[in-house]
Amino acid sequence: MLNSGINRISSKELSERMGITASQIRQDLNCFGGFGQQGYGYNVESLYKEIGRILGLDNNFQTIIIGAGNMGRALANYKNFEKRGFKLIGIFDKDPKVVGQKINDLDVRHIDDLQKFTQENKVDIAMLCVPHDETPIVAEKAAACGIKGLWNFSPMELKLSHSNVNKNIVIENVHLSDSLMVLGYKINEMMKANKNELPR
Amino acid sequence: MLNSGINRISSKELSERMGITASQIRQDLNCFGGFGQQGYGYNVESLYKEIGRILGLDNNFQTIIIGAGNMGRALANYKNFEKRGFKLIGIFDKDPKVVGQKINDLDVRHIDDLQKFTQENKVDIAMLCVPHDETPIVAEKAAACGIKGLWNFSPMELKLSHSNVNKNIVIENVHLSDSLMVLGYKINEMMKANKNELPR
DNA sequence: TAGATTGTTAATCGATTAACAATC
DNA sequence: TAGATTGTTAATCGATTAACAATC
Repeated sequence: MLNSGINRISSKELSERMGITASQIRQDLNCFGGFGQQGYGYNVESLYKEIGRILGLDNNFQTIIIGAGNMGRALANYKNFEKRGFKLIGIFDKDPKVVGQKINDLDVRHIDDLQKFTQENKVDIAMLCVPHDETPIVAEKAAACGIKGLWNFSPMELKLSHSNVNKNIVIENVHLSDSLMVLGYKINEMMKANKNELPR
Repeated sequence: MLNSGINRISSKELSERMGITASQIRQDLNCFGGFGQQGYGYNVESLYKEIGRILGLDNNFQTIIIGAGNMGRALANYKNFEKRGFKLIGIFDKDPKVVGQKINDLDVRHIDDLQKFTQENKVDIAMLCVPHDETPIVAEKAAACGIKGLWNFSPMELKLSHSNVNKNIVIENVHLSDSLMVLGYKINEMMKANKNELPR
């Protein structure tokens, strides 16, 4: 809306765009503050800023990627993250053939240099893109370095060992398989509703 | 559990592993059928099969990837999908430098060959890994070819044009930025709770 | 001032949890 | 038969929606 030059919106209009009720928009926003104005609605720019503040996007989180395979590279090239306040400052891998390569102006470092790197640089978030079976070990390492958030891409619910549970660390799991299975389920439901089986 | 040789589990044990109540497990499963047995619990193998059936994993969905960039390649190398009943049978791109390359035993085809390909092969799902601005066009193309599900990786809520809305097609959006912002939010909350600001 | 739209309270709805009879 | 645990009904809780006074 900002880009389209819309500078004012009511909860009613927003509800139509978002497919939820106006009540819910007002109710939810009011959990964080009174961002609107009676008789006017919401100012798009200020609402945008407030939501950014709620999400903490003004924190400028410093992030690293661990695992420079295809997924790691894909994330490194995602332009959107920086726009949202997540700055990529390092990429790590254990493969000597990959270490030293340049990805997006960043040298791939050896995973053994992680501790030194985190001592010299503030690292908030590690994006874990290593193979399935290496994830728990790498996660423990990252936790030991004082990283505050782990973004896990391996198809497992990542949990930390007891010694690290008390450390202040947040884990967000991205379960791609789950999402794909949901798609499969919905396709099924659709086919059933249409009474034509999957033609197989 | 299957792999660990556990062949029987009660809703209580499951609830402890999953961090939800036993009531909810029984309630939810019973939406789909009575898979347990009084006094015994659930047979792990049969429960696994039943859940697979609910999700439609026995459908063996045929999938293609559109966009052979880093994300497309990452997905092509994900071993887990096949295990869950999603078979990758084609990869498409529009870049002549990429078309013809081999990824995981599959030749990258030109996007212009999509229609012909879908006529000759049953394609259920297209994974969309093309840049942001190309996604809507590619999605329309895929929809026109009779593909039943779109798995969208670009950072936008994908919607189809009116002509395709009535076509039977399901869209599942993977919003990686959203997930990352949730992680950022949680880190924030944690820091606030600990009363130490993000040290920046 | 009149109209619009918020913030907020009250009513409704749905989802989670608790309880227990049925039954393996 | 006794013990365990389900399937299912009833009670509770929380989230969504509706309504409206406050106010820009």
